Amino acid sequence: MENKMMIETVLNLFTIENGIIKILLVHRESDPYKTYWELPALTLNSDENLEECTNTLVTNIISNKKIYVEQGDVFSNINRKIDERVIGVSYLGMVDQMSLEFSELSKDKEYLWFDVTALPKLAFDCKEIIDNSLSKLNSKLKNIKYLKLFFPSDFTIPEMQHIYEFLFNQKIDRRNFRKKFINSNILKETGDYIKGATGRPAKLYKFNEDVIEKNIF
Amino acid sequence: MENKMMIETVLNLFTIENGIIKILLVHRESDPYKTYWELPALTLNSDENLEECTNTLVTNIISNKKIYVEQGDVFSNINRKIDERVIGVSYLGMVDQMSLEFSELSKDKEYLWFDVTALPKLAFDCKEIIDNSLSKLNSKLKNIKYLKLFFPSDFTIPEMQHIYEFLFNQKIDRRNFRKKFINSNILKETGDYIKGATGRPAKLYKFNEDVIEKNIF
DNA sequence: TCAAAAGTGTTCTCGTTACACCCATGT
DNA sequence: ACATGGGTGTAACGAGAACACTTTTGA
Repeated sequence: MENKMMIETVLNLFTIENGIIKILLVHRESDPYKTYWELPALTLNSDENLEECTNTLVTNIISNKKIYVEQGDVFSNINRKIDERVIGVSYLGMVDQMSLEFSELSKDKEYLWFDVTALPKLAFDCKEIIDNSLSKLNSKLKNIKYLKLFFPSDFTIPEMQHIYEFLFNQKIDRRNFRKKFINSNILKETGDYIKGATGRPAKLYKFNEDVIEKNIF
Repeated sequence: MENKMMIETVLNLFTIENGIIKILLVHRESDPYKTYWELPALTLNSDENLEECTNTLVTNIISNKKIYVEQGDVFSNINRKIDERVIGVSYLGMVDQMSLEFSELSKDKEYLWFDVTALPKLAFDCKEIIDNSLSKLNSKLKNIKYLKLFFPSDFTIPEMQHIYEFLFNQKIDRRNFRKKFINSNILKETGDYIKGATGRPAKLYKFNEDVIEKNIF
């Protein structure tokens, strides 16, 4: 039985709040890496596949009926968990802020959203896994299908622009961004305006129902 | 030890011959699926990571010093191997026809290249894995970096065009294809012409040394 | 001399970029 | 009234699409 080993799903759950990409981390309360932060993970059981396992992991944390999850890469270095051999399969999840709700079970541990540009001390190989999933997320976000997951309704165009400026790491001309975004025929005005911010209030939009896969940028 | 299980790397080794994408399969000589074809696979040992395991698998088959390999998806359905639980991690490999050489070890089994549009009877979940890796390959091939792996030297532009016509499943205008390909500044004429074919002989090209990552199409 | 495939240029269209001024709100 | 950020139009440019005839070889 030398060649049997443990496998875990490792969840990279992303959300976007005020144009900032955030990832969910959990606080470690025991050694090794006590007080460090890590990605939520769950060991695969023999009576389930990885998708089922990931689904359990997600619903243990948040109570949303259905969130979008997609497989990432596998991390199999011998010492990635220090004292035990565990193969980690990375999963990328995407939730919107509006419908997000933590479950009862999640109260046992301390969960927190972190700005991906300002991460805390990370346990094990979590830094490597996050870097990897972030770069996957970046390319996915060019597609409306994924963008929609984060914005079910009521976003502003400047908010979108901030996200793309972060993704490409460069300023974008406001007029050109607007034109491209609106001309894509993927948006509907809601008729409302955002409030509470300084300056002229921005129009609120939502995505058309029927738009599925389409690359913008 | 309920939750420990076997893991294997599953190799999707691709090559391109005469503008046709081919994958390497091995003939099964025992039940289940006796006489069916399958993807080469190797069980992960406790003293190695998946990359090392895949590397062993590759060198058991072909004797090329270094071929390019990249991780694909994980297949974890409970019954994918019928009578035992094995998690399969798919790897994509790319070799060119010119430098390809089978190793001594490979003589034990029957290996064959199959046109991906004309696959034989496949064992286990190999069909699913191949479909998956093919779709990954398709999007990768738009990038010169990957295309170069298949064509170290001496290819013709019509040959490339056939590949893209297959990838996009549509005819491309010869003049426009040529223009785009040549204007990309990624090619050098070798000065030779292909021979033995019917019609006017096509010029042979190779890629510039320095071109690394660039999307064409 | 015929069949088969390769090579070649121009025009039109449409998306991308560059760029400067006015508008609505809170303080 | 002023500071802050949002909203708008136009002209120049460049990449992509459409399109037909000539050239080189083998049979």
